Amino acid sequence: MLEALRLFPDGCADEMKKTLQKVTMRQIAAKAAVSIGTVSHVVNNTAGVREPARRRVLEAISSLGYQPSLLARGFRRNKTTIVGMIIPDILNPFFPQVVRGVEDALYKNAYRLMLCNADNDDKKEQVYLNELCGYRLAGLIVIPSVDSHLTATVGNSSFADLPVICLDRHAPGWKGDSVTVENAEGTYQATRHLLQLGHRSIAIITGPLHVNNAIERLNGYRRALREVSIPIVPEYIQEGRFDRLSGYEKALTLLRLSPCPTAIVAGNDLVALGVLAALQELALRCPADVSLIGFDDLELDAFTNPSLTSVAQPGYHMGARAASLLLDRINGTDAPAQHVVMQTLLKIRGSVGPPLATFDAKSKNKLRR
Amino acid sequence: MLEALRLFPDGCADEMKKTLQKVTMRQIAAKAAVSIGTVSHVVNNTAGVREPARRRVLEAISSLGYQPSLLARGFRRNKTTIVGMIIPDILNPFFPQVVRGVEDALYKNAYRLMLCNADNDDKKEQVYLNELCGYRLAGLIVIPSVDSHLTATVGNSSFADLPVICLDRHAPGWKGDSVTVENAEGTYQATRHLLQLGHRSIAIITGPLHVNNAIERLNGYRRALREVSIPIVPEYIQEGRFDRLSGYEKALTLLRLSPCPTAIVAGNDLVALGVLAALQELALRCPADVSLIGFDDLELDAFTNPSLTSVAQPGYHMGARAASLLLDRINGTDAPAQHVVMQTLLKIRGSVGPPLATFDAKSKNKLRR
DNA sequence: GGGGAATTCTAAAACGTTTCAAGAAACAAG
DNA sequence: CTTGTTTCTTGAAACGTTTTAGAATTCCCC
Repeated sequence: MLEALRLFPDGCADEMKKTLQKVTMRQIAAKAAVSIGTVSHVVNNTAGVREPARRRVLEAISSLGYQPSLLARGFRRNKTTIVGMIIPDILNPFFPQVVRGVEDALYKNAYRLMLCNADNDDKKEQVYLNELCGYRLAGLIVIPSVDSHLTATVGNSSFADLPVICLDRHAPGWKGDSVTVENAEGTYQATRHLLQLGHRSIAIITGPLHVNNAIERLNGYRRALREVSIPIVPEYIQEGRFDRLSGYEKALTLLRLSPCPTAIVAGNDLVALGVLAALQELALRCPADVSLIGFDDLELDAFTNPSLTSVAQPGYHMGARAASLLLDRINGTDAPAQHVVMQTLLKIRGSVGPPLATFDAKSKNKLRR
Repeated sequence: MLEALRLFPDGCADEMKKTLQKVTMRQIAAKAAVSIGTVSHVVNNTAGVREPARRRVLEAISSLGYQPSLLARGFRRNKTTIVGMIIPDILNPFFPQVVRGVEDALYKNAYRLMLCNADNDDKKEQVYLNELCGYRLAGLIVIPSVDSHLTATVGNSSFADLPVICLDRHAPGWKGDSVTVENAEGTYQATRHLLQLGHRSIAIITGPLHVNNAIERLNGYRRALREVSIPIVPEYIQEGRFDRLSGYEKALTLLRLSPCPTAIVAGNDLVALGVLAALQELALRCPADVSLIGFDDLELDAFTNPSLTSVAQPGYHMGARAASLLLDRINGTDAPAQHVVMQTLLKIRGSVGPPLATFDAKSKNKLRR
């Protein structure tokens, strides 16, 4: 207080506040009676500093409570130690798993994760992309939103040497590193499983069909049917939006068709939840009347009624892999673009069963009521 | 390419790279034949610039693809337009809702959200706290982790005038703004509901009992029992960790007691999921043998088996409210610390019913079907 | 104790922006 | 054409760090 008055004799409120302000290297240097450069060297271990000086610096730092301005540091170094991540929808429980995988790997290497939620809005994604780039990130991991302009945006010169990894989905035209999953294989296995149980009328509710994920999952479904020469019924392919509501709506559409499918492959687990809701509303039993397979293997799948058979993606590991790929790039690897594709695994639970042998008059009545 | 060669006649690889580098204000100024200050004024609208000059600047900006270095800007202004948010566990589906509430409110006001996951680790929380502060955020919203040192850390002078809002939980000793929920009232209502159904042996699995949330929820439970003069059985109070595993473990403990409780109040919905798993394992029926009420009202509650009765928290609105409180602070409001407390609402679903003991034959049959 | 080598330390420039005092230009009024 | 006033524009300082070249000190060996 006294010192404050001495420093700012006019002593107005604003000046008083200054005593509360962030302490800088300059003050540390003064207190420790060394140059500012020496302080920096102590802080960063970037040159030898003799014991007495080093001690005084460290003392000053802790007594004054100095925190370096990462803003200034990043500015000077033209590089921060932050990695940005853009995800399309934080409310989809699949993504947090992936985020954790990324975060754990980065944190271990002293990088920090800055997460942004694009809200499935390519415009917002672009805003975040540009702003993050303005902060001179160390790198960027993007799960592209539907209609992503990632490729074009990152082509801009301001992104210069910013390493970017595309995760979970391929942005259209993307040529850089990516980590994805065997989407086609996943739905192929799912569909095959249904076929083996005797289903012949299998429908699919896809994601938006300009997202590679959704396309690939549809392809897996097609391949499975083609293999056993079951013709593909166009009405059995419904394009949703990877969310619960669209799952519900498209399920209603499907279940009102005649003949009604005896099994549904959902584009992801949220869609599957929507299907469950639709089934309940129509008083159809799952799996007795309609079997259902989701995609993602969310934690909650074991708790739904019935428990949900689903194609498991290794979300956490996908994130971790993407992070390690990014770290390699940050450390200057010059290898050609890598495309990691991870395996899926069909997790069989309660929502699938053989089709009712005679799914006709009786069950149709049910639909009508 | 040609231009590059002209600019860097010695043409070594490093120099070549420079042509790919971020374009700065200096280059815009040169190209538009104005001073650097004028460019800044155009970019920030901070002084009148006559039409011809302004046009040339804007042209240069778009033709050279200029993106201001937010790092440099933040550094100079000693303030960024980023708001930090620290949450204890991104895998708990309650938090993403809150995050969305925060993000939407901030985004509308041109602030960006940087999300960090403290992993329920006070050490990690502190690291993030300090680093974020090093980036001169506009503000900070924290859902304190268990054992949070928030109050002490933010007391440090480097946090000077950084507005901080405490969300969902109170950090010990926290005197600043906060947004929380009527925790006690929530479990009070839940417990009362069970009492009204005839339950007399009601257990609770709390969160960690040094988190105010957990304490308050326990208090609500206690109050409800006290009101009807039911003695509190110490073994019926089990301290968990707000996660599924602890819910599972504590439920096993409870269900092996004798007399076994006929109803369980769970500290949150993840705990409730754990309880469901335990019930299933012990082949107990819910709600016939044991009724169950959770806390949070997660989206998935409607889909569990049975669907989960839960105390709903307005997660999204809590986030939005916290964000608007923060925006007020950022804009310099000097009002005394605000403590917003939001209402809960009991959402009744399938996991509660009257206890078996008081059933007559008829209702038992009903339950068995 | 002297000379060179090795080590420690410092001064100063640089990073890209904002901001402010003050110069230049345009404009208006006499 | 002055003069005064307003509006544009500019140059330069400043923000807090890192980094580099070189000055200062210490060390070592003769």
